[in-house]
Amino acid sequence: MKRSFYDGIIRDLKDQGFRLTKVRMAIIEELDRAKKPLSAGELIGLLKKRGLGPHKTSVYREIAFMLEQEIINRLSFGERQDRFELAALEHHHHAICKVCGEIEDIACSEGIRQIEEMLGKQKFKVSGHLIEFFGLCTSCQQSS
Amino acid sequence: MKRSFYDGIIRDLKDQGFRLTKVRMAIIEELDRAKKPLSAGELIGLLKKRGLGPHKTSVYREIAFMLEQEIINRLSFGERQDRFELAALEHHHHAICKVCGEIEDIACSEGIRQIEEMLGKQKFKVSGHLIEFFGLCTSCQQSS
DNA sequence: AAATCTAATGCAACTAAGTTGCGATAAGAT
DNA sequence: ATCTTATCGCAACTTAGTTGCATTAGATTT
Repeated sequence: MKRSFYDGIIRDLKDQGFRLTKVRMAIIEELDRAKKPLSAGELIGLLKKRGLGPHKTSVYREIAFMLEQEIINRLSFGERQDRFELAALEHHHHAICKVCGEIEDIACSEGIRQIEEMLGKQKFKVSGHLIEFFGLCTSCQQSS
Repeated sequence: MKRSFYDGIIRDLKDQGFRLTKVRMAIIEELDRAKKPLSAGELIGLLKKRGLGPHKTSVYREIAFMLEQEIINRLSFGERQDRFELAALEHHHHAICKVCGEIEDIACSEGIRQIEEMLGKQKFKVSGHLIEFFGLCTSCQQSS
């Protein structure tokens, strides 16, 4: 619990009368350490490894709370489960290796903004997008 | 059952010894008529309306079969359910209205190909992508 | 340090989407 | 008409997530 952006989150929570529970802090830490979006199931596993053993209900409720507080964002990679990452990160997309699951961040580019502009001209008001690339990362290309 | 691309599908199925059941044909028709990706649940509803009342297991198995035969493609809009559309359509993306659910097709553009090329240079071999835009369609903008 | 307030938790039971095994049915070739 | 086997229906199961309710525990107040 040392990183700078934690401070802002903690202050906001305290100001609104929310509590700094072990699980709440641990989820933020794990999402930060993972450096990739985690599913609820993965989070439950990581928390268990730490000795915290929250009930899955609590984890799902904590996720819902953090979404509401805009501490995290919900993503979908077309799996049946949702994934979550810290909202403090700059807006970006992902390149997901279909073999090892490695996830690389990709900046949101000019090309995507162009498409949205084009949609705007067609009178569709874009408020969000879901953009993920799938394929083979460098190391999985070599080993196959 | 009049459209041209149906013929190719039917021929391919017969050639491989698969059968042209009512449900199989009806699913293709409904996906064609809908002009937008349908979920398994929606398909079951539409089939029921037609008087066919296949068990959900059969519908899921038919979907799995059609995916294997590459008659349909699986898509995800970040819902908990999958959606399916006819593979005969040209590769494209979607603009989904968050209010009325209206789905508009969008051609896959140069901007996206540029991103993939950039990833290629970074040694990530792209084999697919998931690209959907969310927002408000023309008529829902007016009524709000 | 104890009392207090209520945010957060645990549990059981439930839902929705999809899957599996298996015996019964029916498409369509002979 | 018969036969082969693709397809179907049912029951039971799985996975991801949700809800109601009684209990516990942060953090503030006394």
